[in-house]
Amino acid sequence: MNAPLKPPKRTRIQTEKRERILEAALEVFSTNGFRGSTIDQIAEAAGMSKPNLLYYFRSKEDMHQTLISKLLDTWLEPLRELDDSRDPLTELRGYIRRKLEMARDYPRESRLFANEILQGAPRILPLLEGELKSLVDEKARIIKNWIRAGRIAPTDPYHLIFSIWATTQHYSDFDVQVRAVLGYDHYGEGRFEDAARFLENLFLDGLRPRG
Amino acid sequence: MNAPLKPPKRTRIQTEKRERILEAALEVFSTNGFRGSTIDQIAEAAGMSKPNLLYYFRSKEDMHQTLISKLLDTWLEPLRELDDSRDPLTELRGYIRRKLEMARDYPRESRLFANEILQGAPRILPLLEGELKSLVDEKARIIKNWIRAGRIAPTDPYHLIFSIWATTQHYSDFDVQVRAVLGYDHYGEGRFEDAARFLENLFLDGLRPRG
DNA sequence: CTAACGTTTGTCCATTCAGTAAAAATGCAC
DNA sequence: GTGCATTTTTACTGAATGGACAAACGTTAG
Repeated sequence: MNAPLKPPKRTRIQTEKRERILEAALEVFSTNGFRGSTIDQIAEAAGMSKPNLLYYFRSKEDMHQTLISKLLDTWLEPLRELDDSRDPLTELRGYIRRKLEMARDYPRESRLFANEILQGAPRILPLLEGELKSLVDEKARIIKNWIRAGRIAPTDPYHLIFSIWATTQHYSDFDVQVRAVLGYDHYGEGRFEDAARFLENLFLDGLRPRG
Repeated sequence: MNAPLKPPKRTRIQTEKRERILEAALEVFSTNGFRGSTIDQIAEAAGMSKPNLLYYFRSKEDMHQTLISKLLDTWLEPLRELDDSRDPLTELRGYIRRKLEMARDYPRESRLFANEILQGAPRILPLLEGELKSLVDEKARIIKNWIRAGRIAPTDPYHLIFSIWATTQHYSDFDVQVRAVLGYDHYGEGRFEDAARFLENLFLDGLRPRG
């Protein structure tokens, strides 16, 4: 089941070069979007000439496709870890934290993904309807069971997941806006801890003062 | 204080045509991003020739700039309405609902904005650092007062506002993903009501079961 | 009618950009 | 080394696109 199609059989050099190119492509695509990026930019960022780059990747599309495919797997990992058998609130808190850590550690991936969805997900709609939907369905079932058992408050599991995605990815996708509003002085290393504390609080207890 | 600079002194026809162009430009820019859109596309959508369009707008930049400027005002209106003097929870619930309604009624504007921020806000960073920051600072002060008075639970007002932005705009910006995950059968007219109910619940009470 | 003005169109140009072709250089097995 | 495969460079093509411009068209005031 592991990589069922074409074992590309690459030399060490090819693997390394492809890696370097993808790294550069991620940088460029995530800041300029697909149409806003040029092969020349990517080539420059990867430290090689455009035709040389095109020796390793057939086309611009090809690079983008490769990036997106690799991305989705990493992206869903935190959700996959959501575990039936442990304490619900701890599990959800853990999920939020892992997702926020991804936003912190992989902001370029997040923006690449956001760009793709914003444009209507032309290249990954099938993946969203298939793999993504299945996973979310599965985890939603888990959450529903928690609710039925009275272990978390009744709520819509799908929208819950959406809101976790939205709030955490906001810190990578809208980073510029966050920084502008918080002001560049207050915006040190502690900001992700602040966000984490806030989100944990919000999702667990909400705004209404607890009796 | 109304339109302090250059009264453009336009004929009725000019106003109408410019309106028609901006409408078309919004449609095109919001689906393809700035670089992904061509003047020809916009001209076609507006039902006129490219040179004709360029008679009304100096350049592609010009159209984009005009759209973005108009946008921010509308965009901040819901937050402006947040009122010191009324019940905090009602006020915040009202803000969430208004913001969600904007996401429903102006998805193209939302995506245009998201695109701009994603690319690093090259054209509106000053506005974010100025107008936006001031407004948020002002409203954050109100929220802090509510907290001090014990009328809402202690939390970070800035991150609270961010999370309201994130969750509501998610339904316009990531609409494709939301639809793909919910499945197209369950995805009828009621979805915005579902989202509204969920968010209200989340922000007010969180997930922990109330005693 | 006609001069003046605002509007529209057809045509053109320069640039950018994805992708190709083929030669040149490099590495590598023997 | 010699011959073969891989990699890199130089030079180019063709399409897309933003924008310029002048001529043509229409409308209206006198």
